[in-house]
Amino acid sequence: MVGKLDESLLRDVGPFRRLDRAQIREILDLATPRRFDEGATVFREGHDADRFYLLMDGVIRVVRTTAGGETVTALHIPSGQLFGIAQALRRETYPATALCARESLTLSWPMGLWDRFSARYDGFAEEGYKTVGTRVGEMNTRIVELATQQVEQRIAGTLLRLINQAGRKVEDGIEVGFPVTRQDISEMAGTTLHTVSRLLSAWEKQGIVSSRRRHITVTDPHRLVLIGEGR
Amino acid sequence: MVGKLDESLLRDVGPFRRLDRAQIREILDLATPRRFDEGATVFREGHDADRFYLLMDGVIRVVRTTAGGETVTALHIPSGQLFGIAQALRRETYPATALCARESLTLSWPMGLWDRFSARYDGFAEEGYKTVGTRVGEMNTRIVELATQQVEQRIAGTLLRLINQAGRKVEDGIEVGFPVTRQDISEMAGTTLHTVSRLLSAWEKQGIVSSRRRHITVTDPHRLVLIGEGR
DNA sequence: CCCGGTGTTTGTCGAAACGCAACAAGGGGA
DNA sequence: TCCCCTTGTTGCGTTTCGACAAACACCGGG
Repeated sequence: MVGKLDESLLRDVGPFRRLDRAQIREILDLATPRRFDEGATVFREGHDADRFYLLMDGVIRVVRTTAGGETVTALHIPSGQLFGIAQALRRETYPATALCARESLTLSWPMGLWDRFSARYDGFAEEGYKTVGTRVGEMNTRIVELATQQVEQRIAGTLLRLINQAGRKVEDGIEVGFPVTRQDISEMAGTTLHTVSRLLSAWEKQGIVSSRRRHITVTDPHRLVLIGEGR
Repeated sequence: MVGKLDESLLRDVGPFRRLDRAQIREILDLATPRRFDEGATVFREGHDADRFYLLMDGVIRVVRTTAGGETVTALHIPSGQLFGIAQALRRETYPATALCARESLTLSWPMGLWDRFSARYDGFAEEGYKTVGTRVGEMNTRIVELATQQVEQRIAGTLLRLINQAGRKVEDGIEVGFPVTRQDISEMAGTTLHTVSRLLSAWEKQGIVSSRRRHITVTDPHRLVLIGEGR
């Protein structure tokens, strides 16, 4: 097992921001840290929701799988956020599967502590619900996009969301901060990797994006916004 | 203004089930009852979330409107449920618009009372969060459907959901319990009214559904389930 | 260095679904 | 009763996408 975790780890993380040193100490002493490889599964859809997590570093991809075996990516979670907080909505099982889009570090606690943390620590429940609220908003937006927009607009929207959530400024634009394949993007936009590939090729010719294997850089975000709005 | 509301109104309604007579009395005395015509707006997307509601009777349709003016129906709310509970997720504005799919009766309270109710009344917050949890689950399902299924399957799924949530047993099957147009269904399934019309005509010929103007009856739900699964 | 697996590109083809348009059928109000 | 407006139907042309297929690029391991 690991030695004592340092209190500075949680000092600037949303749900714990209002707590004092001693409280953070208590919380850390109850936490289980863990490292996950890229592609590893943190928890699975339908399984008993026995723990909740805080993402310290990395990116989590939340996916659902259909009866037919197809995969749909619901959202990505950046570091510093809680996830797997089924208990907040009084669910007994996880509603989706959480994968690591790249190597990730988590802290986790038994779900039984959720209500205790909520009662004892100022701002903890508050932050948790805000997180849920934000995600519900995002889901809503996705529904509207899927229902009304064409594939081209949806892919543009998907790329923009990716660089917003996990973008890294690089020399010629903004790069998505974790490895993404065409397949991944197709699962986010609800289309096929073929269509994504074609479209990215076209955009690359127009100088809107540039991509290497598993890496995508948006060089002209403004154009992408226009495309997303339907020209 | 209306006279005193009767306590039996809330006795069997989810969020208040665990309360005693006196508590229900307190809550009712703070409530504002209101009747809405079919098609009336209860609250609008983006407006200040100043009240939360309980649907006593009727059906609420939750919709979002795109920049381009298209409408997408997110879900329907049956009577007995809380809605407009933005405060539970610490939102300051309503995330969507609530319309009445038919004549409806609501009680409502100032949003400021949400936290007071949560603290004071056993099971109130619990029920609220469960409701949110259920709706999040439904939204997730819709995302998966929109992303992976074809129009035919989505329309089948939409119809099944409608009769589950607001179905009324009639002589030759199960009827949707409020007026629905082809346009409405297209907004739920993310397609056009033309496609819906064609499909319903075809299904009517096959004896799966029967419809009159603004009324739809499913006569063979099992067949519809098969279609929804892709045959 | 070669080899296999994974990820990507590109082309062709056809079906699904949409837009347009014209028309039919009810229903409610004057 | 008549008229108008909303709702529903249907045919046709067009576009968009997905299915299939073949080949190539990149990467790590033996």
